[in-house]
Order: sequence, then C-alpha cells, then structure tokens
Amino acid sequence: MCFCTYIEAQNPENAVALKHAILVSLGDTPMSGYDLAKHFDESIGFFWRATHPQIYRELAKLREKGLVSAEDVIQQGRPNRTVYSLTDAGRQEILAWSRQPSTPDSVKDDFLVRLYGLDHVDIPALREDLQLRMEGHRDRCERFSAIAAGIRPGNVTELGRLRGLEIGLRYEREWAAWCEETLEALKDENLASLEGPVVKLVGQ
Amino acid sequence: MCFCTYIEAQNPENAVALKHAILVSLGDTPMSGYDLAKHFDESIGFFWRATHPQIYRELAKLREKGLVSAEDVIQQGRPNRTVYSLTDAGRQEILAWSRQPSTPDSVKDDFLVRLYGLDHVDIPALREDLQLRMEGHRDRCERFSAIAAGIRPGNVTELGRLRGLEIGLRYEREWAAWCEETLEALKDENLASLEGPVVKLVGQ
DNA sequence: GCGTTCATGTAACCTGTTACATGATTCT
DNA sequence: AGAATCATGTAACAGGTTACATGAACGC
Repeated sequence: MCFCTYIEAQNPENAVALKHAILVSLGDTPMSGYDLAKHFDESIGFFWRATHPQIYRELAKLREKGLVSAEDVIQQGRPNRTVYSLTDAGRQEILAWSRQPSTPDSVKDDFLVRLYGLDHVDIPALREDLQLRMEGHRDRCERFSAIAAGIRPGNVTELGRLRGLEIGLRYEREWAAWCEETLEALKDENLASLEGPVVKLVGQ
Repeated sequence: MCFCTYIEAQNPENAVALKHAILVSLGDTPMSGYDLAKHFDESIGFFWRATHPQIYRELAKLREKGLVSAEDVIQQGRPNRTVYSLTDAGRQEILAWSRQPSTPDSVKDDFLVRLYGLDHVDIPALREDLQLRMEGHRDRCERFSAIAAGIRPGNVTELGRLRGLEIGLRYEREWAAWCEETLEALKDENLASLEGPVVKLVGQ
C-alpha cells in the first residue's frame, strides 16, 4: 500500500520559518519576547508553533543581523521589558523570503502511526485516545466557526487571517468527522468480522 | 484575532515516535535501513517522515536496547545488507507506547505564515506558489481516491491503513478546495476593493 | 502566606537536515 | 562511457524541547 506523498525540495535559507514567523508578527506591532511567546500560543501558533526559549534565542540572532531593533522599556512596579521592532532590513527579508517557494508541511502524527500499526497496539486505549481527540477537534471547530462568522475582511491583513482561519476550520471539521467514523469502525462488533492477530473471538 | 489552539502535554517517553514508527514498520516484515528509508518515503511517510541518517542512527539505538535484532545477509553481486527484525521486547515497547495518550500534530506551515503576514509579502509570488500547491494537493487527492476505492479491509492492519488513507484523502481534498477559493480571493480585482498598504490603486 | 502571572533568560539534550563518503552494479 | 540505483554510513550543524533559575507584583 503506497501512499507516495510529498516531493521535498528544501532550500536551507527558506526553510527557516521561525525567523519569518517572528518578523511577520513584529510587523503587526512591536513586542517583547514574552508577548511573542503568548502570540505564538494564540494566533500565529495555528500555523507555526514555538516555545519561549526558541523565541528568545531567535530574537538574539535577528538583533545581531539587524532585522529587528530592541528597546528597553523601564516600568515602575513590574520588571522592565525589552521591546523588539521590525527594521527596514527585516521588512526586506520578509519580502525576499516570500518570493521563495514554500516548503510543504511535513506531517508528524503520533496517532496515525498507531493506526498504521493497528494490529500491534492496544485498541481499547486507542479508542479512548480517539474519543479525546474528537472532542478537541470539535471544540476548535466550533471556536473557529464562531470567530470566522463574525469577520468581513476590510483590508489585506484581515483577508489573509480569515483565509487562515478558514483552512483551520476545514481541517478541524474533517478531523472531527473522521474521528467519529473511525470510532465506529473500531467498535468490537465491527472488528469481530475481521481476521487478525489482536481480535480473536472464541466461537465466532 | 485569537485562534487559541492546542494544549500540548508532552511526555518525553511517548513523544519520540520515530522510534515507534520504525518498530511498527518492522512489525510488518524485517527490513534493512535502506528498505526502511524507502518505506518512509512511500507508505508510513504520510504519517511520519524521516530521512535515512535519522533512520540509521535510530536503528543503532534500538539495537543497543534490544528492541530490534540485526542480521547480516551476504549477497553475491551487490553489497551485503543488514536486516533488522522486531524482537519481543520491541513488541512490548509498541504496546506500552500505544497506551500513552498521543500528542497532537504540531503544525508548521510555511505557506500559512506568509498568508498570516499577507500585507508584508509579495502577493503575485504567493499566488504562483498557491497554484503549485493546489496542483500537488489535487494529484495526491486523486491518487489516494484511486487506492482507497479498491480496498475492502480483510483484517485489522488493512482497516487501520484504510482509515489512514481516508484522513489523508480528506486532508488533500479540503486543501485543494481551499487553495482554489484562496486563489479567487487573492485576484487583483478582489483585492482592489480592500484598503491596505500593499494594494494601492490610483483613481479607485 | 501562597499560588499565579509578568518577564527574562540559560543549559542540556534530543531531533532533524544537509553534505560528504564509498564502492559496486545495472541501465541507457 | 556515464548516469542511476543499491547500500551503508558519518559529521556538522540547525532546530526544538525540557528543566532549571530568578525575582517582583498581585490576588486570595
């Protein structure tokens, strides 16, 4: 069973998208490392996830290269913040990067690996996991629907984000439906009609 | 615009799925490193991609831990092969892993980062890229459809792989449709009705 | 008083990618 | 003769995760 998938032609300069995800985020508004980390948990994180040590490390590099500038903001009461802004060189870098072909998403799904090896795994445990996954997809599906329903894009940025939301919604919707179908397919009574090393019913 | 997404609760022991993807693959049939690398380009690669240096490195570790055993096969004419087989300890390891909750797919999409920063990027270049992407999704969609149409699962393994194929198909179908819609939305005449720093038409 | 949030980072480690290396065989 | 494929790896580096560290302020 061959699923022959992606042709990957990766260019080292264009594959490094964390850099660009940060630059693009700073294009909205200047932010501190902490703000960026939150931002990566909330909005842009649907497209590219990153943790805070990664972000601090990358910001230091971007600063050295002059793609972002840093300014210390003294605050009374709370600790000072270092706020990073996109420079003109940074804007040029985004533009140059956007002209390179994008690299297709490299799939890594734990759950699907289990499914691939279905007759070596614990099927009841898999069903529980599948149930949780389905609930997660349904939640996000509803959340995305609700947000998308309220948006009429007024400018280019909003249009881009709405399209992003739209693919997120489609993705979650299909996954939720697939989880439901798969839960049905993995019911004991449906597995009983198959031969296989894990499911062996006596007197059947 | 907050898309609040995944809660990631990663357990270091369960997150390492390359190991398990290899074990599961060897559960089908013993294979050499080279065979595995091809296998990761073809079938299981839809769920988990890996390159050959990764595979050789991982095989060495699995061998040390006794989860796989290795046998040298002397061939006349061509170079010898080292064929790896799943051991009982390896089978136990798969089972234990399958009882841990799976970790959700961590999204990394270059293209969507560009879309997120739409008013900072080169839109004509993005459209070209989108066109290529659409064609890729359509190709895979047709290929998956054709394969799936011919399968009536006779055992547990085949059922698992068919369900995997099914989510792959849904994924490609939605992406292809979304690309088409997005190409339409990004046409100059549709962008002209929006305000925004990139699209500025005189006399409009 | 205690936990949480704000805020910034470092260190160690693991994972993944790219390039290099070798040498035989089979196909054109 | 030259290119592609079989087959196995290594080395260097880049990217990503986890745990550790610090300290102030705010709410309960």
